[in-house]
Amino acid sequence: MTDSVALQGAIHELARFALFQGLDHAQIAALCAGGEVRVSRHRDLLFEFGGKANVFGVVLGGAYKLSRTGPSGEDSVIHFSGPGDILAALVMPQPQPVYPVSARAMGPSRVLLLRREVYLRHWLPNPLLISRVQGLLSTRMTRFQGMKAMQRAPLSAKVAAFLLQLVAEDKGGQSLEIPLPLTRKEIADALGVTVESVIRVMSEWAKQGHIQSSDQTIRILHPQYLVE
Amino acid sequence: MTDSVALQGAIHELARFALFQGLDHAQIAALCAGGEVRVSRHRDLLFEFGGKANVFGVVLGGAYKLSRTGPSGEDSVIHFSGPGDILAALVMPQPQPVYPVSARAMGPSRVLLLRREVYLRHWLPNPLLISRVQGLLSTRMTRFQGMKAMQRAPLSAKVAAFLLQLVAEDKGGQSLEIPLPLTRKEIADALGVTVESVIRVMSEWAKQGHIQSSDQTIRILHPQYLVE
DNA sequence: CGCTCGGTTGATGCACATCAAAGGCTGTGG
DNA sequence: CCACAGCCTTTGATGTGCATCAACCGAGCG
Repeated sequence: MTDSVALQGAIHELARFALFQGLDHAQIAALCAGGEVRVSRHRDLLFEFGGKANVFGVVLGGAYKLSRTGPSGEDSVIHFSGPGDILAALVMPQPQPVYPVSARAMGPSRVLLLRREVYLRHWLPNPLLISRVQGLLSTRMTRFQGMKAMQRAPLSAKVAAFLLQLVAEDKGGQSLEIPLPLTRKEIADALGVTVESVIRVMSEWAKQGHIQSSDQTIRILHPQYLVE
Repeated sequence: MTDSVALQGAIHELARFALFQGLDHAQIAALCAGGEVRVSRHRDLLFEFGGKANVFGVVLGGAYKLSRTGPSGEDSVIHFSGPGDILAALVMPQPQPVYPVSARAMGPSRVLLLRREVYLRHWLPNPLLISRVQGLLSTRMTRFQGMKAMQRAPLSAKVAAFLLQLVAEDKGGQSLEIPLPLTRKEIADALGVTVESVIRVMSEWAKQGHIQSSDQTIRILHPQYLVE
């Protein structure tokens, strides 16, 4: 009996995620063999760019920020991973995998860490699961490409597109809320611009009542005209 | 006997790619069931962003440019796919897949097109093949992230990093050659900048003897100091 | 021979970076 | 309880890298 209580609980949580829909608890348990639940505090490092990738992860709660540090010191955010998202799965099949990004917790978070062999032995041979994994990667990649297509657009359009992307999953009626404790700096790092520029754009919108901030950001109007 | 002669030939070509290493011809033939070899001329459209994704592809020869058109008209290049690369595989598992980019031939090119069901029925259940597919996606994603990390760097560094990335697979000694018929405009679109800016940077290097162009680009010195 | 396409160069201007300074908030240790 | 150190946010002044606009040239091509 090596399974911890935390792992048992995690299996029940996993069953709620789209990733594991259609799999029964026995199957999920097999996919989590040897798993360990890691609890992170704000800004804790989960793994580091270039480090030997022995484990991959499934986010249980909170969020993790995936980033790389550029040549001029400051770092650029690649992706924000919330509950149900997978981390570092793509590099697992490689013979000597290293993490392609650094992962850091944003606020208190929890992640289920699984050994590389589990991916090779149990995840890869499961077509249903793999199609779900590729689905997650596909949306991540599509989002990436969407931002790249906006590179030439003015900054305000980039910020608008970025914020709308984050609330895209929540459909909701009028007032949308971003499910992450985002700072202006993180938005800036995600867009490859400076904090000051982001602040100038956003505080202008706040003045006009388009958005409202109080540790979270709530959108009030639908300035999708900004995207166009 | 529905297999065309072209398909039979394509199977032998595929066997050379890293994607299919370790698979025998019978297995490869099964993975290519119902495949069709498509021959493209320069700038021919293979598939279009947003179109219904019934087929995916494996590039046999030449190259294809994957791009999206931004909000302000002009388009941004996401990726260049050479021989052995796969196209649109990631979206195949989705219920109603659409192409996430447009694909256009760069010079005369050939691609093996396969139906979506073949991916679902034969590719997904093959762990070895899937791990190779994820490897290709992983390098594509890593390259993407590398460019994103350089967003804040000066233009010259971006161009240098981009060119070095393209020759990264060819190891070679001193003078490296880019295996694509790249125009300055395509470089500019890939970097999200204007043609003129790219030209100013590159013709400066040409003057200093760092590079040499004649429909292809050949690197002579190693300005990796530019990356730093 | 007119056409399009790729490359090149120069002049001008703007959007954003950079630098500087200050205030609020949180946690931490004396 | 206070002092201090980070972190986040904000605002203003100044500068600059690159976009934009406008030409021109050479080569391939029907």
